[in-house]
Amino acid sequence: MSGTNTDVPAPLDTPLPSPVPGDEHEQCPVTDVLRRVGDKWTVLVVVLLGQRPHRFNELHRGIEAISQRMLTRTLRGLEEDGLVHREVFATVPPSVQYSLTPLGKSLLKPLSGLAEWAIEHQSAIAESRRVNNRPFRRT
Amino acid sequence: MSGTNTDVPAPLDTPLPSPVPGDEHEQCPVTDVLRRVGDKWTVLVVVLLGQRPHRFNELHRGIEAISQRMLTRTLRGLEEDGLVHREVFATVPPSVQYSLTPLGKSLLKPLSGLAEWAIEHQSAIAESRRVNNRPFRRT
DNA sequence: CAGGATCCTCTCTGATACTG
DNA sequence: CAGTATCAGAGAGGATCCTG
Repeated sequence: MSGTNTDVPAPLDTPLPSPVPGDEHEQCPVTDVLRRVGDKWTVLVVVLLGQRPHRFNELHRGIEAISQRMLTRTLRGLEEDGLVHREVFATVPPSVQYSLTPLGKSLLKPLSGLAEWAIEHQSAIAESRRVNNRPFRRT
Repeated sequence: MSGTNTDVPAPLDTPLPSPVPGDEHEQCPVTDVLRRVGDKWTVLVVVLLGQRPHRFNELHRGIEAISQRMLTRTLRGLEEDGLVHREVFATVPPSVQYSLTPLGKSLLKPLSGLAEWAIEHQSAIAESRRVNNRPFRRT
């Protein structure tokens, strides 16, 4: 930890290769996670499943604007990464329950850190956008 | 994600409206931040600028695979949100220095939380993907 | 040096219709 | 109920050329 900042984050403090090779960036697990949670619906689905398990249409009704297709894709992606568990009950009609795995639950903590930051600084960001979106300034 | 609420210690613990309205999801600051840092280059640029200020071509050379266009767009986006400061020196040839604002530096901490999680669980995720990507299972 | 302007491709997302 | 299949639009990202 060097510099004027008190707490420089540990993983981001490790020196990067210079230049950063293209494939190293592609394979970086941090890049990878960010691209997953950076999509439109993943975090919301994770948060809802963090409260309790949900069935498919329960999630569909619970997220007003999501399309059936995107809900399916989001859940499949999370399932493939081992963050969500999918359990099929052979009832009639069939029912499928989605829940967070322990791995998925563990993601809630760092996610909440980012959420806190976003909420804390949202007004500063909004103000900055407002100021910068003034092409007609007379200096 | 009701980020508009005032005192929220653990944002992800607060109950969500059910159903979550479409526009509330769009305006959610958490969604907003995630979509910014979820793009291809933003985090890497933030981390590099977190080490020290950089000039434009210095960043360009420092990130092997980035195109000039995307570097510009990434920096503009960060600048608009007030995370990056852009300073022009009227030399010949001109030089432009990019650096993190205090707001930008404050993002490094929650980002590092997510980075730690990603690094810690990357093998579990990779293994899960490996297992799930077997379309030809005979049970 | 630090971009802007164009053009092009590919992915993400949504809408709609159909099914075991 | 819990999806799959197909089509279409919007935007991200890249390549190339040009300029103050």
